[in-house]
Amino acid sequence: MESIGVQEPIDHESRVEQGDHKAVRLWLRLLTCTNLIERHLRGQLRSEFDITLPRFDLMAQLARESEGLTMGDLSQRMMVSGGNVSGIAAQLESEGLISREPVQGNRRAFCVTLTRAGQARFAEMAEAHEAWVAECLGGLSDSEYDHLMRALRQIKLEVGEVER
Amino acid sequence: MESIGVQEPIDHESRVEQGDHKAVRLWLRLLTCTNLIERHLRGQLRSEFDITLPRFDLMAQLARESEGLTMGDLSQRMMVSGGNVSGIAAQLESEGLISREPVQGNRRAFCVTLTRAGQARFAEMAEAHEAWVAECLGGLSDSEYDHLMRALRQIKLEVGEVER
DNA sequence: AGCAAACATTTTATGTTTAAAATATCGGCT
DNA sequence: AGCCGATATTTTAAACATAAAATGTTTGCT
Repeated sequence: MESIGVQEPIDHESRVEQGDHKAVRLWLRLLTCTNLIERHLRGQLRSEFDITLPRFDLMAQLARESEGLTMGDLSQRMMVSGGNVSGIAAQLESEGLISREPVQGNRRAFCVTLTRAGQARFAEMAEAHEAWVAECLGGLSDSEYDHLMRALRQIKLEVGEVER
Repeated sequence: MESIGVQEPIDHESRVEQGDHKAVRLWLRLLTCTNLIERHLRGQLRSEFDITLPRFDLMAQLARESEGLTMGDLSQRMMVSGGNVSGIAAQLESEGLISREPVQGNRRAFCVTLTRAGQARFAEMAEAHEAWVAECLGGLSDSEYDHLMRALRQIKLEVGEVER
């Protein structure tokens, strides 16, 4: 017996069966799309810039806030745990891309900013990143784009309701 | 200084600035939605059934194939590495939820199936899982649902193109 | 038969991610 | 001043994930 089941390329949502309900089918398709794009971006970042997605994401947050952000801010915005931010920031700091300085008036917190080298590095990466995303999502018409944005906003709100 | 930057709840896409282009904004919103739902499901599975999402996912694959699947099939369908499947399957096996039996005619492969206990356990979980997903995504109208499914399919195809 | 290439899986080393515990600081209250 | 609950961060332990090497099996070729 070679293999049990089908042998074509397979992903989360193409295995769904009749019995599954609409919401689950939509969820699996959403998950597949996001995973595919994330995987693509992750691979490009590694091969072109030798950086991981989380590190890029952390730098992207800082690039938007020239005043800097605390570790807690970063954790919130990146939607990952604080311990995770600790590790990622430690690496970026050792590479000289970010700096963590004490905040005067609050000795618990650090103010994290991009170093000059970090700013320059991020500028390069951001340009390439935007092009990669456009490759994946640029084929949608304006109306499809608007529709998607609206639907996803609604979903986001609904999940927010459920969580509380 | 309490916190640098704003203090409302924040996620990937609400921090996007004017300068960012459409595709990036859509990507961040997509990512946010998927992360929120995934996080919700992960938390529910842990608190209600004391199981992780990868383990649930593996069981879900098996539930769809009563004949069983090989380790390689599982790796393909779950879109994760073979080594990863080995670890997850080892845990589920030790909990008695799946069994791995040799395939007659091919001594390299294993045929992995849900045990009777695994089937019963999965049935419970699947029902709850579907309800959780419906809570998150059930608020869409039929036309919104169709539109989303279509748009996501197109995106999936486009990413596939880019990858090759 | 004998050998090489492909296959199916596991092991190993490394790194990511989370939840929870630990550490340290802050702020308000008595 | 002293204490307590909240805040900010780091550390720890366990689960997850990947790539690459190792193991054993199969298949096809000569």
